Amino acid sequence: MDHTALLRDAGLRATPGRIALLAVLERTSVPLTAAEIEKKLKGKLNQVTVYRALEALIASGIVRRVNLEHDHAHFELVHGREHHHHAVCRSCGKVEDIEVPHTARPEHEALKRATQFAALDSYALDFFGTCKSCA
Amino acid sequence: MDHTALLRDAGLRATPGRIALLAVLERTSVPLTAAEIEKKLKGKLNQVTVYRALEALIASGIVRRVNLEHDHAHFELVHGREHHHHAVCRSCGKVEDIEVPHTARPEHEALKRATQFAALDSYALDFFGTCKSCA
DNA sequence: TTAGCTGCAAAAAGTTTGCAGTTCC
DNA sequence: GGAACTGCAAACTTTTTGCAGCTAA
Repeated sequence: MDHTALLRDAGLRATPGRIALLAVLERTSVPLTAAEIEKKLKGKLNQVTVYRALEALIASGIVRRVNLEHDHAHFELVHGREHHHHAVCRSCGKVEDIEVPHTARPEHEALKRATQFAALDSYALDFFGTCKSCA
Repeated sequence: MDHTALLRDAGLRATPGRIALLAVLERTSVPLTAAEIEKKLKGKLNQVTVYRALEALIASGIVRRVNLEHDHAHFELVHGREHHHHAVCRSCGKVEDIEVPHTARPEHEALKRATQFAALDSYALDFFGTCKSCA
């Protein structure tokens, strides 16, 4: 599905700025900050509009907000429903996507132990350490 | 180990404010924000000093910074070396600590797949959903 | 046409820094 | 006594909001 159709199916307008934003996220495999996205858009969308576009895309389930123990949020495309995780360098902040096979969905086990929760439908599993450049 | 000894062993001064801060974290099982900590300290330490104390405690491995897909960091005591996880309500932000048994430490498997990383020594596994009050 | 999108300016929220004074050891 | 800690004020960064103009459908 191309970006125009993706936006329209979500009830959003397929503006040049949003199409470019999706292209940026698709081109970059790791999660980006709002500032990084704006920079890569090179004036096609200002930072305020980037935030508003991301908000709309998150509400539509197209984009996911990721928190990686930094001071600012990162954003990535939700590719299908498949889960992927991140390795984060504590020294330089570099992020690498990793696939970790799961034998079982951990939400079910977690929900059994969370006495105050009615439902748990997603989880984040991120790893922290030192990248080869910083080692 | 009491809080005074804990601080001194880390090469930090055992001031009344820091002892009170550790007591607050110990009394509350879930991670707190800097603002929540300051409020519970009721004037014993102002917010700037709370940040600086947390910074020192994190550097000493006594406190851990936790990111829960909110706009601000949360802080919790590192109790022993045991890993615990969080269930986070997307609606009201409530956090519950949960224990999820692990058959294996996932860092090893993750490091094998992270081609650009020299070491991964910790991970965060947090769950998101709806709490019973918000359901 | 018109609801949705955009940019500018400004504000809000969270966190950090500079500096002068105080306190722990 | 001296390094560590603290508070105040101010700066800084990230994110949000108000409003007026623009544009996709």
